[in-house]
Amino acid sequence: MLTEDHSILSEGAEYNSRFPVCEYCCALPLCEFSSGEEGQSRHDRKIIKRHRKVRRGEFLYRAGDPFHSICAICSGAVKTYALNRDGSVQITGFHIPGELMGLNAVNTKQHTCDAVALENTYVCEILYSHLQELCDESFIARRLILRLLGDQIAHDQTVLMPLIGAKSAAQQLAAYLLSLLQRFERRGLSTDEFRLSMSRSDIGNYLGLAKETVSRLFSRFADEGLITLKARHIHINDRKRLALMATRMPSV
Amino acid sequence: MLTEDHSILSEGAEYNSRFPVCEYCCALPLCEFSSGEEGQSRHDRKIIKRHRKVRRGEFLYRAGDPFHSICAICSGAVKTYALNRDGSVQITGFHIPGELMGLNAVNTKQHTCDAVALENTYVCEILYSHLQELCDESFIARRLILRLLGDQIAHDQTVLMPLIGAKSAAQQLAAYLLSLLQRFERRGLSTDEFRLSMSRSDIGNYLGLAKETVSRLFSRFADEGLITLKARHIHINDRKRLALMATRMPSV
DNA sequence: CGGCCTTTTGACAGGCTTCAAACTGGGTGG
DNA sequence: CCACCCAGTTTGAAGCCTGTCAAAAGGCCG
Repeated sequence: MLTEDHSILSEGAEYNSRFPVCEYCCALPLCEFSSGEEGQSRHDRKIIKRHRKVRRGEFLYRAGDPFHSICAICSGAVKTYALNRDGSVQITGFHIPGELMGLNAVNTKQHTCDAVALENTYVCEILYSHLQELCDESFIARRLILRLLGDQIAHDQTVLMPLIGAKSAAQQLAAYLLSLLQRFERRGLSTDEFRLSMSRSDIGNYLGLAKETVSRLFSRFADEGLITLKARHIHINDRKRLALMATRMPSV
Repeated sequence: MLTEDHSILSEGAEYNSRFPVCEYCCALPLCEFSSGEEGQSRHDRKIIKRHRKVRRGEFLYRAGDPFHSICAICSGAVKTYALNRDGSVQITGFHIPGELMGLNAVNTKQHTCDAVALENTYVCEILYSHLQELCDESFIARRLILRLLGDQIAHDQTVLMPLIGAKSAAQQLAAYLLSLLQRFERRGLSTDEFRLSMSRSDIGNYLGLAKETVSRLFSRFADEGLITLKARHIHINDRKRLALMATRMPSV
């Protein structure tokens, strides 16, 4: 499971030397902590394996794999999906830089879905068992991991809830775009625009819409001046109207 | 915020004396722990306020309230909802005995939604700050709370995901009923049947369907022999077919 | 530049929402 | 105890939205 080239990475301030998103990463406090920042003595445990490269189409992990670490995305994008009994795919989420993946497996000790890179992606792997042990030794580590888990619970709810109650396809897509935008902004990755790494098909599968409907809605949103699309790059022109659309029926 | 009648409740084995669901409650390990079971010395902190009664229609907490404790439901049922800007209601979840509520607020320190009892309900309140302090003192408490948070993350995902990707209303409602059934069974509350405490309206709001559609689907499911309805009591006759319906388009 | 996959756009059928009205069941007061 | 009442539920009819099928256009990579 674990490869041999785990770099210990207590290399001090290098933690944010390569990826701009590090500054806003969920795992930043852990990173700093295990790098011996903030007056802490250095821990020579392998907590974080840094900057593993995952090529477009490759798996971070697969359903059934033993869970050993949570992943923080440095750059790129990842989708997770599960297979239904009939073999059809159900996409369970998209994950962008600065976010954590795999926390839903901390108790089952087994991953419950496949995670595949939508583009060339770098991730940091945080060994959960060592993190747990650290909790026994350090007050700060305890508070960090409690906060991490609490944030994940809040994140899941805020991301998923707006999508469930949506009454029209437009409402759903608007909610989805806004949710993505907010997540990109929160991670310090540009305002008002971002790259749509996932295909129309993926979006449709995730939202329960036909890919054609997604495409049509993108065109309509663009016609109405809400967004500007260039290939897979999207610019949000009028987030207020988009927000209205996300909570109201378009015809009301 | 906290009322004065907090019972310390280190009253030993009384923890499961009143509600059958206690045996399968998420909070059972905490209950036992704070009752001094399993060879632990008793803790005279007020960790759990037991069996608070909340009448039908009353609030457990409201959006904006300071967060101080998580709630374990002993009996009854609770719905949570948020208000959109336009004043419309979005139901964010239903909660049944044995489940925890409020964990999504552990970091924000403020509740983000209203929680109202759908019927007369009893809850145990677990003071989060004291739980956190216990983590600093006890290895067992540490593992307990990590497991609690991990379970909540997994729970949120497994409950919400099947509902998002559903392509038809029937698929969505079937997924909803199965999800509820599994939750009731997991808590030791009967197999194959349970009480639908929430109205058709509530279900529709939650799933993004019109209440009429929900009602029609219930009738159709009953006609097809999938379920039997008596007022708000539902019996699942054919969970296999229901499960098929939850993952496949009905016409395929 | 060619091939392939993704995206876009069109037409049609079916499902869902809306509006409307009748019905049921649980709770209240006489 | 019973009639009443009201909220919640059921059922019907019509129109719009969205899924499906199909074909053309665009983008990406070799």
